[in-house]
Amino acid sequence: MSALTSSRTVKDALYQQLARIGKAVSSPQRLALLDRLSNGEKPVEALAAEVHLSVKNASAHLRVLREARLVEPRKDGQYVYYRLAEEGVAAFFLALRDLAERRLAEVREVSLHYLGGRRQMTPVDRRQLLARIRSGEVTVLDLRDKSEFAAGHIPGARSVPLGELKKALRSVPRDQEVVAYCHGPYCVLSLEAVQLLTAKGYRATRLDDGFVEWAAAGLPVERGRAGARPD
Amino acid sequence: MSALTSSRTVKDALYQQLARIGKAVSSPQRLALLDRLSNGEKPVEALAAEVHLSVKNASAHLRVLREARLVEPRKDGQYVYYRLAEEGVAAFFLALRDLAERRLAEVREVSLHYLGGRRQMTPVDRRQLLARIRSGEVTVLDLRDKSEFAAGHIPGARSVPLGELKKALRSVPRDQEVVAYCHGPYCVLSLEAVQLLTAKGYRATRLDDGFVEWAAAGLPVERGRAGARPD
DNA sequence: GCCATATTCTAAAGATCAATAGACTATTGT
DNA sequence: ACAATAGTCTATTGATCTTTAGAATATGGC
Repeated sequence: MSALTSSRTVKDALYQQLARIGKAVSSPQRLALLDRLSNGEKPVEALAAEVHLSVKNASAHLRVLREARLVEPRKDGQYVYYRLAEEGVAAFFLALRDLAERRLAEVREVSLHYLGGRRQMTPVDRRQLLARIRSGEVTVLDLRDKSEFAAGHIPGARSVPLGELKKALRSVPRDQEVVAYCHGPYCVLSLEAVQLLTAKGYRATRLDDGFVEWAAAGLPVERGRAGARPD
Repeated sequence: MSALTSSRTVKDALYQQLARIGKAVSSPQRLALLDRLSNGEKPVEALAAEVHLSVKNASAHLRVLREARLVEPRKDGQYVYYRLAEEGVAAFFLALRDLAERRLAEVREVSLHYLGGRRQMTPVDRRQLLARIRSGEVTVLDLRDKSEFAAGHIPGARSVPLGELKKALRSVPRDQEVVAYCHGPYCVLSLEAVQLLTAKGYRATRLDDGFVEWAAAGLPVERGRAGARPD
């Protein structure tokens, strides 16, 4: 019996620990932060701007995430860069999102009506795309900003932040299929790009998932280049 | 631009929905309930007793879980039985637990010191065990209560609630290896059983994970028999 | 050393959540 | 129809969380 006398209190303690992570992902703001951090390390100020929070508030939320050990800060000069504590955190975020998508009608509606329906790109499709990229059949555009591209992108993709798309168009071969992607399925940058591209007469499609899902699926990732901050 | 004007509000709504599930798993009590429900459908009163809550309080927490669509009630006579809304909920719970185990030192300590260390039973080990069960090499004891056994158990296992272990011992062949299991890695029923069995001279080990992990791994599950409530 | 910048820490307001008690509903047995 | 049982719903209190403001800390440029 020795080990078992305090069984209940130990178990309660365990649930309390699990709840630490639960609490961390129980706030829309913190989920938004995690989502952004899935695309790579960022300084507090940038994060705050991206999720429309005051720096103070963002800092407070980041503290909660830090205390749950989901993110880690790295101080560089006068800036503090936050990043996910491990790959598994992004995977967990995706697991949460997938569960929500299956369980909550409200989430399904976002994906169906707002984004015009996800076409369920299967792992096979992704590998197929990868093969076609390698053979040079398609042009792949990464719509995220350059620092995110530098932190990791689909091999062979070209960094074209949305603002630069019009200028970049002249160097995109008109006879090739174009695939645009950004952060994830709910990111609209690639949607806008596809709208513009098709209006200009391109055969353009959108990668239903984004870079985060690509990386989480274990597909190859290329780093650096094009706006990379040299260490 | 049409679809994109309300991009921010839609995205905020999305995070808010994800947070619904986050909130549901942000309370130790609700996590305890989910853990218990991973072992099968149960009436409110039984759940309340198992997690040491008043029925009223348990009912309130179940309501939150219901609103997050993680559990579903089924009314049968004067009892209300709750169950997980889908397999994926148990999988998500396990994902949360695994993440916590990797990220939070406090959880690792529970598993290391309190339970004497998890020996990391790999998928292969589980399949090996399954083969050995089938060949009749080992006796497998399910320490959970009979209704949980009825809701699903490892094929070939024998239902032996802890209280009945002493009586059951006489029909357990002394020359065979015995493997005991219960709900999951933090369940101590199987620990107690192993202590008793080794004290009596058996070669007894504990399945590091429990039934929930077994089922989540996609291994075969047997249902009914031995204490099953006939429909 | 001094000022500006980036971020965290501390404190305090309002908002939200957990737990309990009492009223209410639905079902079973008599 | 009546009482007993199982569970939910409503309201209340105390606790916890979010947000903002102000003070404090650390870094880099002058």
